[in-house]
Amino acid sequence: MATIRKSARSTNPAAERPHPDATRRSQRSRQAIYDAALALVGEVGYPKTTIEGIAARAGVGKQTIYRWWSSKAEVLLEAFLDLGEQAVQAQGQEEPYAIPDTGDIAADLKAVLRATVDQLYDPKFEAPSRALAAEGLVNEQLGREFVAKLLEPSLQLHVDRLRAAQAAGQVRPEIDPRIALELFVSPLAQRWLQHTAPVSYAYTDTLVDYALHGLAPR
Amino acid sequence: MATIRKSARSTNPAAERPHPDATRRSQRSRQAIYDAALALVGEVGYPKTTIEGIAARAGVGKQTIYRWWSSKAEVLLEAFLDLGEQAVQAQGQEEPYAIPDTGDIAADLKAVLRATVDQLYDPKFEAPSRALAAEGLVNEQLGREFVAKLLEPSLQLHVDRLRAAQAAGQVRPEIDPRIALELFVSPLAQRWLQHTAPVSYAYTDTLVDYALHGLAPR
Amino acid sequence: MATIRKSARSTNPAAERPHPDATRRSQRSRQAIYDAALALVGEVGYPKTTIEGIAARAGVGKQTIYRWWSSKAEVLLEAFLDLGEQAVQAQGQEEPYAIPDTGDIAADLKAVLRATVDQLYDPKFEAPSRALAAEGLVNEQLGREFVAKLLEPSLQLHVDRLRAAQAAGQVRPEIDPRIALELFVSPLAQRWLQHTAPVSYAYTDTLVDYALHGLAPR
Amino acid sequence: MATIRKSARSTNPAAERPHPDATRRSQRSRQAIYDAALALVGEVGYPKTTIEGIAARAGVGKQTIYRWWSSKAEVLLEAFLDLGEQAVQAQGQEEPYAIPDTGDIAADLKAVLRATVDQLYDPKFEAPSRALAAEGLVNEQLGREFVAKLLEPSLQLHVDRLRAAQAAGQVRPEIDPRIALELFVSPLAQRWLQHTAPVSYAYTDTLVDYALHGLAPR
DNA sequence: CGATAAGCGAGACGGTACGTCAGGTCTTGGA
DNA sequence: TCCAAGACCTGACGTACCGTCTCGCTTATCG
Repeated sequence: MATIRKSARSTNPAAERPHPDATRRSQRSRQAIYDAALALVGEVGYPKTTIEGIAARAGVGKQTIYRWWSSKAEVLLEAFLDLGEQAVQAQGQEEPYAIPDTGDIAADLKAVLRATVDQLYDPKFEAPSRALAAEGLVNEQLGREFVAKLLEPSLQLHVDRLRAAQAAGQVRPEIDPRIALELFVSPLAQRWLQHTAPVSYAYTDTLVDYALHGLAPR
Repeated sequence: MATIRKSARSTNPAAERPHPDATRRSQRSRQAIYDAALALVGEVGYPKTTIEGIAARAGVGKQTIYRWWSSKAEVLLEAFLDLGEQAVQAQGQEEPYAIPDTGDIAADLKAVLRATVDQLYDPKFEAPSRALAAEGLVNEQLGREFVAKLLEPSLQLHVDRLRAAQAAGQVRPEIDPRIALELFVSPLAQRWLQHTAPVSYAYTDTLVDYALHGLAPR
Repeated sequence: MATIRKSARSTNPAAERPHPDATRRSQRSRQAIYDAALALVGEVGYPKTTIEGIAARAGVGKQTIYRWWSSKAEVLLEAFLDLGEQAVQAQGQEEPYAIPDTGDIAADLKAVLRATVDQLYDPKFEAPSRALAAEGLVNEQLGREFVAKLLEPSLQLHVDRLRAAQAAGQVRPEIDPRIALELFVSPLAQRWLQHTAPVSYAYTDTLVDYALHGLAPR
Repeated sequence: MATIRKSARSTNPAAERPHPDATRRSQRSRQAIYDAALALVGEVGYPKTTIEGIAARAGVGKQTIYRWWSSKAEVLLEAFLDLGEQAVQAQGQEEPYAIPDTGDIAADLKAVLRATVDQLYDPKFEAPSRALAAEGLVNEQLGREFVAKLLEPSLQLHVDRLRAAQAAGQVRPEIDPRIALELFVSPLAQRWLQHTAPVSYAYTDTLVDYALHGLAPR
């Protein structure tokens, strides 16, 4: 969640959408649409962001949007993915993000969760990701895309780190890492998404401690 | 989460919305609106449910909706709360739900989570609660109402049960129950909401075990 | 053609178009739409007159136009009929137009044709009637309405006058007046509509003379 | 009107439209465009005939149309002229049409008008000529072209025949043939164009009789 | 007990955005 | 260099709902 990766998507050049000829596609327009979509979601919120508004702001015909995407949610999803890619490239980061492995699983997870918190409240990211999450709840197709392209890569890193911890004897070997990671990731996600309670570093640290050592007395 | 209660709301007779005279309110219309709203959300989905559609289906003027509610989300929220109340009354349940206390915290939590799973996939409840959750992500005011009226009461029961477990020495005394419950509630919620993975009894049982005993070797 | 009458249409109060409730209709909007339509056709021409433009100029929602008319041609037709009615009322003319009967059929027809010429080149009338005529050629349904509501009443007056002339022995009794009137009306109409040649009083006088006395030597 | 001639147009090889090099023009495309335009006007009507539709049907790029014509009306006008030429050539008719001169002006005119009626209701000709006439009413530039290229040549033949009749003493010498011909041509044109009344041989015969001998008693 | 004022059903209204169609311009790649 | 193909910006289409507003019509106190 704290991590956005180059993500599988970007390298199948043609025909993600069936009909038009992608080789003739205007990169200028595409980028302008991404920028406009992200800006509008940030400024007026997702529900008041309209395709017409995006087109106008991007200086683009509506048809150019409809040609390549089928809904504002799809536009925003791709815009957000693109934003992630650009953020990665801007840092000159050749390695895709990974969770550090200092040998101390508790410390590493706490560090990652703190970074995740920072990202969740980064104004550039908050509005779009909240909007996409919301849309995904109700629109299953988009929800799956959202999960696969945005969440999954990041979750996989947690799985990897937990497996390493198992190898190092810091996590019990019979634990399923896919489930384990949810103990600390999901609570954070829910608090942030649903405003159920404030999110602080102390909170995420506590989550990691509880998850590692359990609620029951030892 | 598995529980829906009478919930604070129902007994302040006048002026939830400022203007009209609630004593003259037509209960026939109110109920018809609730029914129509829930039916439409179930049949065509939340985004295609419209105020006009609800009014038409309920045989009601649009103004009658706008007089008492300010958005389709509010209508649906109240309709859903009403649905919960009616479900409770139908069972002749005078006591509000509570989590059983057999003395075995693990068993009790597993039972409650299994009941929660059943409710989440009950067709009457799924569409509206998913819709309300989605709307709540993006509309903070509604989100808070949603949390306070629907989630909070149920979460409080978990808190109570965890405190009892602490008194019984089954949960460490320094644990914060508000955070603790998230270890198993949030993962379930997220899997369900975001379709990230299937939800089974085995899964919720595992969550309880992991949460109680931790990931680290003991 | 020189004459616009109260015309049968205006006095069936309800349901010319099936669906909406005509009693609730906004007369303010209706008049604003008529004004806007006529103004736009005069200013930018019929093809560049759009429903959207009419709505904007009239300060009216598009739906208010689509509720009551099915095309811009219909709007313009009714607007034009209304214009005619108002022109008649403005003159305080209680009698519907009629062709004068001085006893001299030649003089009377020449007078009427001169008046017709004046009207054809009246800027308020020219653009809309030309546009409606054009639309009527290609859209048969509208064409029939146009003929029935605008042309027919005026043509009937010519028929009446010709019958009077037959009674007075100025026109041969076996002549069919419906056909006879076309000898001078149609040439005028065609010159005007198709810009085939200029139209002058001398021309219309000549038409009447040729029609009355024939081309062949007597 | 009953006659379509080789007409001035066809033999100025270059630069009717300024820009492109007409010598390199693809005759295949040109013919395909004509065919498509006429077919579409016949099948779906003039208003629903679009440049895109013509291009698609002709298997031609839109630019190929815009390169050589400035509007669908122009395309159709040329297509229609071409159709006339081809019809003439198909009959192996080296002489341009002329009105017969049997010495009996009444009979000759009646014959020509009957032929005109036949042509007006020929399905190949009706839709395009009606469409062009309509467009000409509103678009003065095109209207003049339409008149000059299509109507004028045919009208001139009537003028010639009337002059011959004058020489033969069958038409009064002081009659202006340009005006005279309108007495029978315009009524026919108007009935056909505006669907004001059915057109039959009996009707056109009557027109000729009325025009020649006048309405007044002799 | 009759007046009067509220809620109500209906739905017209001024708007905004939808998703589509076509116009006319421009670019690309193949002949 | 012309042409087919079609992406692009533009602008209008006709539709769906929004939230507001008026209409009569119950209906239920209160003067």
